Amino acid sequence: MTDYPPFAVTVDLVVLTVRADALHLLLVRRGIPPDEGRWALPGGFVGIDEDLPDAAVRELTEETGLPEPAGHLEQLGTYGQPDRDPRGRVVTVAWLALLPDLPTPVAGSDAASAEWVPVDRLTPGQLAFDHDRIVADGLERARAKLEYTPLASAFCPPEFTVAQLRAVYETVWGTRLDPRNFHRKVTGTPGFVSPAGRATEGDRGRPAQLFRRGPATRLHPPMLRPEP
Amino acid sequence: MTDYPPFAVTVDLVVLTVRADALHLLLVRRGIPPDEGRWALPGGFVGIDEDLPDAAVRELTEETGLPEPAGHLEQLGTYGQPDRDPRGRVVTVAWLALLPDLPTPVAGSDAASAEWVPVDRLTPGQLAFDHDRIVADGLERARAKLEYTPLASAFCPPEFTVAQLRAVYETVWGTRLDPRNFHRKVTGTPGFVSPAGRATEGDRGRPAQLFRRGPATRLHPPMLRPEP
DNA sequence: GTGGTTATCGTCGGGTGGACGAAAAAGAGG
DNA sequence: CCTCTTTTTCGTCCACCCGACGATAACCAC
Repeated sequence: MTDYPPFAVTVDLVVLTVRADALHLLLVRRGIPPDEGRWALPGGFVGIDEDLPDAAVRELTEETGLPEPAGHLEQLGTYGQPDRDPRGRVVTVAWLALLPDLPTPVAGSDAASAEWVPVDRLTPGQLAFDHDRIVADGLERARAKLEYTPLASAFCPPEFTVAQLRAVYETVWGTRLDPRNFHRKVTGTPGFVSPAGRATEGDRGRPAQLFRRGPATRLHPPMLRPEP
Repeated sequence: MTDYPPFAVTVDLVVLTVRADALHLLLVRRGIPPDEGRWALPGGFVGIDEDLPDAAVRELTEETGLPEPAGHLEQLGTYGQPDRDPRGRVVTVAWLALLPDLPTPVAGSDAASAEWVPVDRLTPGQLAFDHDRIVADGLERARAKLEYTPLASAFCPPEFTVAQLRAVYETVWGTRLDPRNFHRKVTGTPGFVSPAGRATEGDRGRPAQLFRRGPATRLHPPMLRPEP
């Protein structure tokens, strides 16, 4: 092994959630050089005996203070341009996490602070390293996956209403969907959601049925994004 | 950098093509330990100043003898279990390549031989390292991408007929498609294919119009896989 | 009760896709 | 030249899905 080029390997996390009818991204303000003080994705180095998914989960819980989530975590892609990190040759494995709305995370070890930032507040060049592109790829992946997978429920608590699910689609896609057609589509797609048997109480309007995530892993037919 | 765990980074390639009405995978027989003599994916170490896509293209041309392809190359995923390589901590970035049918590749530098193997001839445990899983992920990615992207044309030469394109779908999906409905769907989806103006000669049956890849990057609506 | 709000069910029409018929355009063989 | 076969391409029919929208149900505030 000593004759092969040595790399450093990190994990970086694109953590998305829906709060207050806006899509939010979890960012940390870097507490150490390089790019000290700038916003960046939460992440860190992978241990020499650590599996990649374990490293992603560890960084998610450790650096952001979030508990082990009931959401969704998948590999997004790997970024390794030779000059992407001034410290040397660092290859980062990016992960995409979709989480239900949770309390504001606390600051972790080497992050000065961690905050939810609305994604439409982001401007190009604002993030450290090549994190702009990683975020753009993560957003596109999330928007595309809502079409043909039931992953929108990953943004919701364990029990949710059809209206909450619809709000997820409307927020992530930035469009408006007809409540009646959406209700028909969701309840008519086998395995998308399964009834919890209970209903909401205390809200305005007619109480809504509660649902849990269904067993389906893909949507047939897919939920097509409207094209204006 | 010296205080961060040192990794080796490799690229591995899942190269698929359609020949003789069967989906084929490009494999090399390893010429050096570990797993000497076993089948494996083509690939190799990434240079310390080399970008990841460059390394993938280099391995594809260098180790397999294939010319710079007109097909499609995309990142598949990164695999880094601590014990996946007995030489030490090796993280591999896997790539998926879809190529038109080409002559049998010649053996390259550290590969004893390179051959096209029909994917339905593969048995679990046949490949070195964790390449079984990488191949499974690549096949699933390819099958899914045919649904909502025009990538089936990556398996075809620059000019192709609707029937050739249909054969790609039938081979990759393992299903039969109605020629008339397929023709209507392909020619009716904007940007999927654009007419080349010429037609085939000398084959059996009525000559077929030749097409080139269209400008579309996604299919709207998608080409849905029939459900048995 | 009255009005407002939200959830859920129905209805209608255009468009899409699957199942198939039929015509067009070539070669093969007499 | 004529017929048969093969393959491509165009058309038709019909069920189903989806977008647009009306109508009803079931709660809260007052």
